[in-house]
Amino acid sequence: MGEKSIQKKQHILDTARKVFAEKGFKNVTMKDIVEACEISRGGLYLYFDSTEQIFMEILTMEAQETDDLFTGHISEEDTAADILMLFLKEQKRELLQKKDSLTVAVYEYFFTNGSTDRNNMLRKQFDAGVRVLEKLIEAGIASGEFYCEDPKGAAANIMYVLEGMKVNAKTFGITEKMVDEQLLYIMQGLIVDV
Amino acid sequence: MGEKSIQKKQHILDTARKVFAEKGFKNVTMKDIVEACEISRGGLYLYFDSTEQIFMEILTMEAQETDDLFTGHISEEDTAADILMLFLKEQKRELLQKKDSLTVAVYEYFFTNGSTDRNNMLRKQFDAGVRVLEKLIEAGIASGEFYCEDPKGAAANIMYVLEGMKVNAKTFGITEKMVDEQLLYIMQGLIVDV
Amino acid sequence: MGEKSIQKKQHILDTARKVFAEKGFKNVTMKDIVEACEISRGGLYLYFDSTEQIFMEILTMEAQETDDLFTGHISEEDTAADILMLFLKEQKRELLQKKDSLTVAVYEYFFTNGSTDRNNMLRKQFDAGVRVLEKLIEAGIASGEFYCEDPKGAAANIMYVLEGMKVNAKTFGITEKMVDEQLLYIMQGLIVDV
Amino acid sequence: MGEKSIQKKQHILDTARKVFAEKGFKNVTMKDIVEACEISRGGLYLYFDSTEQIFMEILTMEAQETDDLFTGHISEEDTAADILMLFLKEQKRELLQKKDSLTVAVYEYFFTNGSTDRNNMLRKQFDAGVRVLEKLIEAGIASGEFYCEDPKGAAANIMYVLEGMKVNAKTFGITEKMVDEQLLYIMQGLIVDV
DNA sequence: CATGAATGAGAGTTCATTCAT
DNA sequence: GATGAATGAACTCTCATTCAT
Repeated sequence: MGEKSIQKKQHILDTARKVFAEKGFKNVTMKDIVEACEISRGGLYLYFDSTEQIFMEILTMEAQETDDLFTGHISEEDTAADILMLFLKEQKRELLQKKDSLTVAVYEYFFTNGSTDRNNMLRKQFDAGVRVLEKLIEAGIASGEFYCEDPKGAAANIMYVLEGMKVNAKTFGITEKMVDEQLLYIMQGLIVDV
Repeated sequence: MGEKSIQKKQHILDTARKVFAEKGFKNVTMKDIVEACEISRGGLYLYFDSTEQIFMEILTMEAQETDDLFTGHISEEDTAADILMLFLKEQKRELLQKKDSLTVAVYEYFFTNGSTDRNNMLRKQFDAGVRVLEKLIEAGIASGEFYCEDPKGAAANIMYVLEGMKVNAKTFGITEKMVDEQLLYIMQGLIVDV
Repeated sequence: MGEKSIQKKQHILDTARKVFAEKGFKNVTMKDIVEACEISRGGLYLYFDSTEQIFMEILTMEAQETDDLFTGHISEEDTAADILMLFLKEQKRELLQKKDSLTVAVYEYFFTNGSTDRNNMLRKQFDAGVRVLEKLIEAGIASGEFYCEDPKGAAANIMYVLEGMKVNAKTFGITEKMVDEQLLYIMQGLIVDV
Repeated sequence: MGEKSIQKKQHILDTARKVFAEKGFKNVTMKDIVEACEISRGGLYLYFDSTEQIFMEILTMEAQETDDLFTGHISEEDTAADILMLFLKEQKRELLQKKDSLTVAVYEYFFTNGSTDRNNMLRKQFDAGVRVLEKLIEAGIASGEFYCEDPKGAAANIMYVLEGMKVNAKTFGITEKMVDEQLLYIMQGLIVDV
């Protein structure tokens, strides 16, 4: 596959991403993607065999970018509380974002295609989130910022709440106020003397 | 609609419920339901126009039953902690239940058909859950069982966590151990002197 | 399946038979049959799943009719030579028939789908032909009409020749003269004092 | 066309021959040949326009080789019976050969593309076979080896039988025993005092 | 000459929906 | 009311063929 083909493949993935973001996973057909990409019916099949395959490649791309994000914006001087706030703020942004979100598509995909083994991409991301938060909370405890008797439980609690808010956002909508209130509740549970 | 028709309609709803529990919402066709019910293709259309309509009627039935459950098993002598434990136990049971669960179908349905208005059934149930838990926590505080500075936040926290665990259970599986750990974390956050 | 459906199924089989006779097996698509039958695309699938299935049902019908033919026109007074002549005449008629012959379709089908087991329909027909001819030749020997040291070999020889002429007829054509000459050769090899 | 091109064309023909031997004629697509030859899609079209054309060129090659075979292995001292045996043995070998045989492809091709005119390659080969056998039988009669009242009929009989066995072999299988029995029957019909 | 990406026609198949009985 | 045959739209997928490079 030449340079041009790689670009075209990327173009398909980028365009398909928008389609999945708009319509979820189940409602997307190869035809939808063909039309969105403005390529020929057969052309798409040169690169991908199914919506599943396209979607998995998109998710792989996303995962890469997410990893980058996770480790990205943290400066050395930030305190644990700062970092946690940053993290929650980012999650809030994603949560309330209406457009360009793959959330629904991801859920639809994994409802049907998910497995319970360790390689499940969602599980990996969830577990990674818990680990990072646990470390962060422990760091906050060490620095005297946080008080918490069960850092792992607290970390998991945050991740479950985020997941719960995410799915609520997509099924019946969630207001910024509701998110803020819950995030505040979480922070207050951790921070000493607030 | 005669007595016989009502029975037939009920039979369709009961059978369709199994189909939705097994296949989710998006994967179910009118044909699937016709075949499961062993009625004629045209016959189904006498009662329902679409899978959406059938599903909504099933949900309405369920909601009625859920309401009964919520207010059901509580005895006057139970303490707030007892009732909370009971509630969480019931939620845990539903969470880990593999068969006969409409969870996936419900999510799939509301991803596409959900609205953000107040009439959204999921929102109603969520809000009702928060309210009940809030009352319960306040009762526990009054009785000296619980300590909590933000009963509403705590109530919402529990509901979000349950939602998060529910969706995780359906996308990558969740173990009983994970559920127990988080429920314990929640209880310990509330109960005085544990 | 009601009376009407059976008629429709029969109509499809009859029409499809013409299509196979005209185009062979491999060149026939479900679409061809749909168009020949003047039914809807989906309509055909109510009765049949594939051209293979349709073709097999046609062959089963034919086999039934062929069996009837085989045992049909023989009168008690006919001599062995008469019967053999009758049989060869019938075969000749079929051989030279251009229209309405499934020969090509049958060959094409069995080239790909034929198995070597005993249930192969062609094998059954061939073996049955050999058996009948063998009996006939033995009867002719007993009545003094025929002379033959190896009735089974002679019977097989006739069947192979017929098969050979059949395939030649379909690949490069065969003239009536050529058929007559070979049938005469065969008869002369059997008949005493001709 | 340069030396290199001729080699490439030959490579295509050789490879395509294997494909046709394996899959018959109708089941072979230009894509199949491209993939088997490991050349580019466009590359194939530089040399050939269709599977028909490729197949015809393969057949032309084969015909040349067959002619060579026919006149090849005969030594001056062989008797007519020896030569006939040799010929039948060779035919038997081809008959029972499972791999590398174009038989099915040839039949499939000529069912659709065959004409009844004198230039039909199969007819030429058949007629040539009859002529050679006729000469051979006459030579055998002259040498006192054979007895036969109708050499031409006998020759045609042999060719038809071979054709019949060939097609049977491909549609429902034929055993070596069956071939041997029929070839013995044929020889015994010719040879004096056996 | 050679490549292989791209096109688009066409076959297979499934289902929501209708309608005569 | 009830049936189930029939329709036709929509989707999947495959290839012959072309063409810019």
